[in-house]
Amino acid sequence: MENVHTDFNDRTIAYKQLLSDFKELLKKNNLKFTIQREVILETLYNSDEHLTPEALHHLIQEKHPDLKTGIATVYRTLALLEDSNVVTSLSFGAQGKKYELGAKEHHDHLICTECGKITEFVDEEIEKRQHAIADTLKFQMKDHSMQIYGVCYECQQK
Amino acid sequence: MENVHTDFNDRTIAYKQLLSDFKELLKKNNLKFTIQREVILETLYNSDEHLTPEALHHLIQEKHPDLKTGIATVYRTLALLEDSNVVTSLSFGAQGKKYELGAKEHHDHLICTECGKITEFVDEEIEKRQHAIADTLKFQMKDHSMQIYGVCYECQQK
DNA sequence: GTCGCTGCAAAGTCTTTGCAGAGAG
DNA sequence: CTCTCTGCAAAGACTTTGCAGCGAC
Repeated sequence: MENVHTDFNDRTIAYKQLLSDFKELLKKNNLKFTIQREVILETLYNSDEHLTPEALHHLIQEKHPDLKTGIATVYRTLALLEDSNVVTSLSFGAQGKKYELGAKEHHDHLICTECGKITEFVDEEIEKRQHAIADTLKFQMKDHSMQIYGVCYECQQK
Repeated sequence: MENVHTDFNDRTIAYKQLLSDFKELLKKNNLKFTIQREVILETLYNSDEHLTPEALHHLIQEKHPDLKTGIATVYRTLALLEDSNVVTSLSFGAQGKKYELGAKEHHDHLICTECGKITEFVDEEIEKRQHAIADTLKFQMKDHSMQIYGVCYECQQK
């Protein structure tokens, strides 16, 4: 494992870093740091899911009912974050676009088509092969996503 | 005896097979085999691209101007084909869903985030690892999809 | 104070649906 | 003949945009 951080408090430290990077990014582009933008970043960070704009908006309304954050702001902020490569959007086949923070450790997904459960995994061998393939095809790799669809152990029992 | 095909004339044979499978599928579900459905399947088969519903509709209108195929029929047929696992859809970047025939040999995708071009590849090693991972996690693998995002060679030149 | 930002609602896009006539089985 | 399909247009769903007031700097 090449993870040299302590697990303890890792999450908070990473968030502070992320937040300050974000502030700097805003400053560089003459953009303003607003509560809404912070809440959106924070909510993305605290979610282990890949969120649709709508789901994200809903989460924010639940946690911050005082802030009447509009869906339009969520869209606008997500577009901003995506342009800045802070988040990436992916699709899980079915429908719609889902967003996740790009800063988190990379992982792939096993998706149960019965119960919808998502299990994450990382495989070094696959990561290596992906880089090798991208190199061969002279492709400058930025990110990747992989999903394995099937039936999880629990659902097989049924 | 599965997958014992010759390479010779494989493409045509495969299309005939695909077509007859499709007819059987329709029959099983009390659905009708119409010109529109055939043309859509054929166009998908003959395209090396991943097509958006709109692009597919456009192609069909060009090749079969006599048949005034409506966009609604394209959507309806694509939904049918996707439900039946004849085609799979892929979403990427900015906006839109693209479809491709699932019956072709399995492959993964390199997606250029600049120009949207999709390049296909197959890697045995990755396929093997995926099966190994699914086995380890007692996951009954049905399908998978993998996308590598980045910048293609042409776009890097700019 | 100056601009950029926000919420709202209206306007766009893309996709789906209702319907009456056309066509496959 | 029956019942599904189709094209058309209208309706929906999801995103983006215009605007006037608000708020970060």
